[in-house]
Amino acid sequence: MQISKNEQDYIKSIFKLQADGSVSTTALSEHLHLKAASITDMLKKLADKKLVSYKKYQGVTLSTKGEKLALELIRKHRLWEVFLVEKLNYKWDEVHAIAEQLEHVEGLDLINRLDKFLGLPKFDPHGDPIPNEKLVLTKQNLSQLGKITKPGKYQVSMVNQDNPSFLQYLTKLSIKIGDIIKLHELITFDGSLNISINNSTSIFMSNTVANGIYVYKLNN
Amino acid sequence: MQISKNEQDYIKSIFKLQADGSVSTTALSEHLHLKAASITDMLKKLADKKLVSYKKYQGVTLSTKGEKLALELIRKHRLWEVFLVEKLNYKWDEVHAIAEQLEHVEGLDLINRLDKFLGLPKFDPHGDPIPNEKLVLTKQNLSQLGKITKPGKYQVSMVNQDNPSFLQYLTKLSIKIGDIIKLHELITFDGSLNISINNSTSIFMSNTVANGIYVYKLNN
DNA sequence: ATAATTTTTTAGGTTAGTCTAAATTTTTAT
DNA sequence: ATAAAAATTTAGACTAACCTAAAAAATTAT
Ligand SMILES: [Mn+2]
Ligand SMILES: [Mn+2]
Ligand SMILES: [Mn+2]
Ligand SMILES: [Mn+2]
Repeated sequence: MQISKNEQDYIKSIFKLQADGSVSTTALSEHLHLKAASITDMLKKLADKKLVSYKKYQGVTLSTKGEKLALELIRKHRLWEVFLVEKLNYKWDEVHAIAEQLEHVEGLDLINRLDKFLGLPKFDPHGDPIPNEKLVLTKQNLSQLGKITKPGKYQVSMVNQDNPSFLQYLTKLSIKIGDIIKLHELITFDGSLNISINNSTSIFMSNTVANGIYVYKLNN
Repeated sequence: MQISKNEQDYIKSIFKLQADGSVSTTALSEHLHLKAASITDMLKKLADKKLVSYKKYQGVTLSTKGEKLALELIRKHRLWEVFLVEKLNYKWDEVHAIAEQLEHVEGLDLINRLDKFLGLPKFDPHGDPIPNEKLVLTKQNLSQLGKITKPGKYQVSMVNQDNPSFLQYLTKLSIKIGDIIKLHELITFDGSLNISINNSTSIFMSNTVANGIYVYKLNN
């Protein structure tokens, strides 16, 4: 049974939204920028194809088959992003739309060959982990910088990639994956922060921006 | 105005078939494996979009705009084929179907970056010339090995890539682009040939196979 | 120059994927 | 426990891209 590009994008969206429990029609409607009626139509088709379990008015969950497909697509998307940045010298804010197309390209063994060619990378340019050939996705235990409560040293491990202009702003601040952030002061009033990056001069950061940065706590 | 993947494939087919004069509905129908009625439908749409000039019962020709699009697609197809062979180690008989998908991927500057990454190759893995960034396609003056009338030395410059099993057969004979073929004898009865490749022991080749090999005559 | 054949177009239908507007169900507030 | 609001589904329409069968035009053969 062949699964269309559009069906594939629905599956990816359900995967992304299903953090806890089932995904609502409205959530999908917003995420895919489609009307709710279109979502309902498609959910019926995906259920027919056994990719999701769906009951009227109850939202939707991925089946095992659907989850496997989602992981394949995420693997493809992230590996192509690595290719675009590492080999074609794109910036991290330019690759998403292209990877969104490349992830749908089919070919025997294509993605595993690409993986090897890239040196079996573990993370994509935004710090997201790449499922391995067996589709195992290793989740990291990260915190949003904006939610952190005590000063200290943290490593930038992942950033929110939904908004290119957010990524461009991080570039302007010269914040990259792997950088060490020292959190000096926390303004409780509005959640804004005073930080320094890789020991350079300290800067101010709004809570909104800080919430798009995921960090790992360093011991010292 | 956006041009769909299917419209793009029609444009490529018209380009390939329009060697001399206009292309007939039947020719396109056979090339695309679609019914003639479907071709007629699409030709109207392509004419609306000014990609072709089309008059009922008169066949179709590419407009300047259509020709430019065709060359872009051919450039993309051939560069992706180079990528698959050179970087991902595919064999020349495995790349066509994947490139057929990759050629439709859109991205600002994507194909020129790929071109640079590959070292601005002049030919694809089958010996077909690649249009340059300005879309100039340099045609070579080649002959089909099966049509040659006198013995002599020839260089394999291009091969017919439509049939993967033909390419596999060439691999079995260890014939590659750039090889030197010495044509020893021509059997006029059935057009078959007696040749040797790169000075190794001579082999027999049918006229059918020889016609899939395009060669350049060497002076001596 | 007619008739037969081939090519091409038209007419009408199907499926995938979307939409708007209306109806229905579920959830929330009084 | 009702009523109001929100979420969801249904109904009906549209476009892209294909199909089959029939009609029309062009070409070829007698
Ligand atoms: Mn996609
Ligand atoms: Mn990413
Ligand atoms: Mn194609
Ligand atoms: Mn080729």
